[in-house]
Amino acid sequence: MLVYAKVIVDVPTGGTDRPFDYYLPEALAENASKGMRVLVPFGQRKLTGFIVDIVSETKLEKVKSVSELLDLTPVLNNELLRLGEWLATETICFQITAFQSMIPAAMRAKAMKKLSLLSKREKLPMNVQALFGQADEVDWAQVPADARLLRDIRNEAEQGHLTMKYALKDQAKHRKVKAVVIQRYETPPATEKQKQALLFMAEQYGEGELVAIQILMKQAAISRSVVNTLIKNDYLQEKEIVIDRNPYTDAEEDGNEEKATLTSDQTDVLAKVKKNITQSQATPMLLHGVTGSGKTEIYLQAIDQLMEAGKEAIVLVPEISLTPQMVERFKKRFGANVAVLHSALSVGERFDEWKKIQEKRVQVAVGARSAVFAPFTNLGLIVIDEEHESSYKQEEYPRYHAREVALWRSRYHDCPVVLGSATPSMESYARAAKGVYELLSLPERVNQKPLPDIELVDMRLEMREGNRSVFSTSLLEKLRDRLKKGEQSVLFLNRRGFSTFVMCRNCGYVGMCPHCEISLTYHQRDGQLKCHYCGHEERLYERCPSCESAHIRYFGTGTQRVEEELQQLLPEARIIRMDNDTTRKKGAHERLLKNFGAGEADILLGTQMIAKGLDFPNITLAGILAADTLLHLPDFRAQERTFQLLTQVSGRAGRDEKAGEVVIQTYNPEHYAIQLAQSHDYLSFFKKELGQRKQAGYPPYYYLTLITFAHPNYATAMKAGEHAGRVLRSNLGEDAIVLGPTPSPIARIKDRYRCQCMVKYKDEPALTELLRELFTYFQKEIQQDQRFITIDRHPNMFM
DNA sequence: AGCACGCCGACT
DNA sequence: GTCGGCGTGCTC
Repeated sequence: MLVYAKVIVDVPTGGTDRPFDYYLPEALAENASKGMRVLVPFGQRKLTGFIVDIVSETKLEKVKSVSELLDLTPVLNNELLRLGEWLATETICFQITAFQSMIPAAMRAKAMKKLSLLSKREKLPMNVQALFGQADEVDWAQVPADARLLRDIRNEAEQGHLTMKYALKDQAKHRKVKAVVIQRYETPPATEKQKQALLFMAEQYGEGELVAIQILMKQAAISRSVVNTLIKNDYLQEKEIVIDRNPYTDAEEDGNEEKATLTSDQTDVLAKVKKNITQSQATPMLLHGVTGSGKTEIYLQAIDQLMEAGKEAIVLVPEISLTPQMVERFKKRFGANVAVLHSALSVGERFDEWKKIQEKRVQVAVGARSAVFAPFTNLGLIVIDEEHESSYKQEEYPRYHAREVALWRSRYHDCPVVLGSATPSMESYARAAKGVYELLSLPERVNQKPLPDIELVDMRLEMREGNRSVFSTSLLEKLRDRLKKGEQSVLFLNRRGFSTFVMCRNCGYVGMCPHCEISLTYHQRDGQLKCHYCGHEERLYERCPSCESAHIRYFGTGTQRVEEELQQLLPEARIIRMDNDTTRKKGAHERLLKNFGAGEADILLGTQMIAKGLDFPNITLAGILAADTLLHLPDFRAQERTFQLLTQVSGRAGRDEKAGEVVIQTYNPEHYAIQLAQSHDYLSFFKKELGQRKQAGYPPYYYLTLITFAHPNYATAMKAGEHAGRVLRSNLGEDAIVLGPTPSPIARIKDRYRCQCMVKYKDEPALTELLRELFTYFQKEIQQDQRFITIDRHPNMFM
């Protein structure tokens, strides 16, 4: 008899990062299985947890019982349980953290404590009575931590007047709507309207069929009060039904879109992908195709075929290119057979989409990073589009890279992975060059059009000629030309390295965050200075806090300021600005793009978010206002990122019949990343950059691991770093290089000093275990995201 | 993480 | 003498 459940409880600390044994009462044992969430007693509390195993015996003398099963079917199947284990091991995090990140937020239920009244409230002391007011239950989190009150509560509980109840935190799950069903229709109702409504119900839906009231009202053109009367007089019965939220109501879901005719290059590539799918080869393939070469069409057709064979597919897309356009394309092709998962959806919407996958109502999942955990059981293909994108790496625990998870799942399912990009990451292209990945390429655009001409504008010369504007003469002239012809332009401004800080022109004082080693950013919208790391805010001072001069100036170029300048230079231009400010509201991103697509504006000005995915035929000019901003960041990937970005933005122009043109403004026109982007020469860039990486000892020649220590006391952080450095140096092989500890680039965040060690290595099988030991050793305070030690394997960011 | 247990300083 | 500070250690 299998009567004991091994449970990982929802306590993310070192001491509890292992299974705990619980007895499964008979009533539960029958329905319990691995991967289900449960409610269990743990110390004085009740917690949620995951059953990771069910066994017949336990070594413990006394065990507590599982209180409740929270699922009817497991939320984590066997594959995902194993994947979670692997994830925790590889990324050095807790099991529970790995599991939680694999399921939708709506299912990450926390047990909530509620204080509940058992006897007449008059019997209670006044302070406790005041706490309850008119209610019978009080949320424990709302109870103030007043010693006297807490003592009184405990007293009353001992006397049986109060008790603690555990409820699951109310999470938006299924969406329920009111619906009606015919109850009787022999005796005709009183009014004409009611007769009409009932007749409509009977004819359209018949007996026993539930119809949402909203829908009935619309279809039968009757008001709510008619329905209410019918319900009141027992003609109709009111019930609740569960429906899917449909976040993409605009998308047509006909699922009949014609397949595009493929070029011969595309046909070849598709054949290779199909071959690996049908032969169940867990081969990673790198699809290197220039912008506009029709990579998506290949994914679509490959998926078409595997769906017929009853298999399933995951398509990962970077968050910012998961635009309605992109989603619509999949919906048009596969109709209701697609689930879409991304962060703009509400918690409830995501849950619905996830449920579609789990219940096998769809065969395709399209989504951002976390969609790689889609609970399919018969995967035939995983696609990672724009595989070089840094957003595939999660920047919090578990710090996984979706590419590595995809490769793990591909080996589990014996299915191929396709990594697609116009500018593959150095790591991936190097693997393809070595034959670890199968290299596929699409060197030409589908429309046979050449890639757009790119003009480099040397901003130093502009400056020398007296042009102090953000816009070069040439770019401005081209913008005017497009305006005249009624064609559209996109302008790209990279905000990174461009934060608008405030400086006193008299004494040079710069507003800094009092808690972080970083300058404050000026937000024009509300006139506040804000810290981007800890959220600290203060009002913009009228006089310099240091010298009391009134000569305060904002430096840097925000999109707002560029917009203002552009509007002055081109008063007749209709401009749409897209940045964090204008797209914060739900659906705003969508709406702005739609307006631009409909020709309601001439110029689209934006940040990162416009670099990809937009595919409008009338765009004939793309401008990059400052190509160098990325180039000089203290990051070994700066050149790679610059090349990628320039190539992506250039790809926005001339995707249709009209030829496209690109202007890149730069202070470093001779830099190889910029030169080679101009000549559309990925391969030369790859070779040149590879040499640089080899020389400096960076990926793909070395793997990296970054260990950060953060503590209110600088010396404590440094001491920990030194200890870690010693341990690593004495335990790793000769090839490994351990750097540091050195103060982190941002030396203080939220009043905690930060220092870091960097490990560069080639082959260190023991490193994972060593890191785990360090992690456990330094496992101290964790408050929110503030941990003493943070280990980031294969880091993307070094701040 | 919580929560209890436990061992020292300042109050009814 | 007690209350209550928060260091330590455990939770099946």
